[in-house]
Formats: sequence, structure tokens, C-alpha cells
Amino acid sequence: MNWIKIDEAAKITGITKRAIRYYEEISLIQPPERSDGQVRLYTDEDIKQLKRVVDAKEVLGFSLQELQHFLSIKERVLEHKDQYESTKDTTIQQSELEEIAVGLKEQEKMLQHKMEKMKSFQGELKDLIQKVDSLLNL
Amino acid sequence: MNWIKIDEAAKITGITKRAIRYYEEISLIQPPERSDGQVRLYTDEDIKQLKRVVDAKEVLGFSLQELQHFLSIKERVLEHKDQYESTKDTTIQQSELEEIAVGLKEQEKMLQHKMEKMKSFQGELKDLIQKVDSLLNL
DNA sequence: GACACCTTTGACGTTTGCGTCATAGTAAAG
DNA sequence: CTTTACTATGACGCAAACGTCAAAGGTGTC
Repeated sequence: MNWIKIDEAAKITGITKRAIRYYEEISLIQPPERSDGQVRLYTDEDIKQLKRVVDAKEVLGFSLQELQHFLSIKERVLEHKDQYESTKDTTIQQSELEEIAVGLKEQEKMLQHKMEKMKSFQGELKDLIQKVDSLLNL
Repeated sequence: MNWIKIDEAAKITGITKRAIRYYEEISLIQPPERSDGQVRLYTDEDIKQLKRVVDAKEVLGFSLQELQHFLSIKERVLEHKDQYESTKDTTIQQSELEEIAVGLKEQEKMLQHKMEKMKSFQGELKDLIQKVDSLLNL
């Protein structure tokens, strides 16, 4: 395995060491392995997870709370699926699943809306760039 | 003209009165007209501007600071354009314009990047929705 | 094994983006 | 012209997301 320490993890993900520890503190990411001396050791998988959190935060504009919420939903859905496939014992309530479905669909709609607004804003940006460029080429 | 007071403005834009005053305080929006008794009176144009700020913040995930930056750039570009068209006297430095152009192009690239990440996240969301739906239709 | 350079935990500090009073003035209705 | 419902300004409060010490211990290397 390729273990790295927090400093390198920070450099790879582009966030600070403090932020990484903070994300662990609020259970946004799985606690990584530790050395005998309590030093955090990250695997490639840990780094991937971290990158996803960073993306979701910076790119999608999710708050850490929203992220936690989404991650827990995803986990529960996957858990439920496993449960069903292995034992046919549906322990998660139907009503709960329906609630989750509604929430997810809402999220997707919002995302669609965001992307459309982004496109129009991008158009505006391109316009402005055009103007500046034409001013430069006189 | 169709003047409205802050309460209606808040209802139309979907943000609070406090937020509107705050945006004015940090110069994110133009101060609206006032009545003799110092009461803020908003026009349709003011409302449009407010809506744009709200969009940029909530939809594009810009911080208010980033927004201020973008707005000031835009203003300066348009000012410069007017100047050029009216007097042919190019008072804004070439170098400054080039800097602005670079900044804008960077912004556009970042936006592009964001949109791509959003698409892939949307795919993930759709997957998850599929799974939940299939669990519901058993 | 001594040295320089990490890391950890804990705790307090800071910024952003408003919320929430309190106090005083304003607008419109009756 | 009084009442009732907004509004303005100022000031303090607050949660989120870290920043920034400080103190103590771990790690690699010469």
C-alpha cells in the first residue's frame, strides 16, 4: 500500500491540513488508518474520497451539512439494496424510501436549474470577454 | 414609475429585508431612491439587479466578495468601452485591460469545469434515483 | 541519540452572511 | 391626529468553516 501523511494529502487535494482534520472531526470522511504513534496515514482510496468532498463543496456549492445529508442517504440506499439482495428482509420502511426518492428528485431538479443558469452566465462572460478582446485589438 | 418598498422587494426576490440592506451596505447593489422620510423605494430595475445577485450567489455559488469583484470588472469594462466610443481617449491602461481579460478567461474556464463536474454528479444522482425507484417497484 | 521537522490534540480567534433586538422615525387609514 | 403597521439605523449575536497558536509527542537522518 501507498501510505501518505497529512501534509502530502493536503497538497494533493488542494485544501489545508486543518480542513482535512475538520472534515474527519465532523464525520464527512472516514477516519484514516494511524501509525503506532497516532499519525494519520491516508490511502489512495482516502484521497479519492477527500477529492469528492472538495468537489462537492467547491464545485457544486454544497454546504458540509448538505453533503453529510447526501452521503448518509446514499449509504442507506446502498445498504438497503444489499439487504434486499441478500436476505429479502426489507427493514427500511417503504415510506422512508419514498421520502428519499422525493428528496433526490428535488435535488436533481435543482441541479438542472443551476446548470441552466450557469450556461446563461457563461454566455454573459463570453460576451464580456469578447468586448475586452475587441478593445485590446484596436 | 412603480415604486415598491423593501418588504415587497423581499417577497419578490425571496430573500430577507436584512439581506437586501446588507447587500446595499457592502455596495453589492446600487442604493435605491429614498422618500423624503428616508424610506427606500425600489424600481423594477433595482429588483432585476437584486435577482441577479441572488442568482449568482445561490445558483452559481459565488461568495459576495467574488460577486463584487466580477461586478466591478464588468463596470470598468463597460465604462472603458463608453469612453472609447465617445472620446477615443483610452484612459484605462492597456496592461490593466489585459489583466482583466486574463481574469475573465480564467473565470470562464472555472465555470466550464464546474459545469462538467455538475454533469457527472447529476449522473450519479440519476443512478441513485434509479436504484431507489427499482426498490420501490418490487 | 540528538537534531530538525513533522504531527496531534485542544482551545481560542476570525470571517462571512446574515438574524435579532432596541429605539426612533414614517406612512396610510380611519 | 391618533393609531397601527412598516421602516431605518445601530449594535450585538451567531453558526459555519476553518485559521492560528501552544504544548507535547512522533519521524527520519546524520
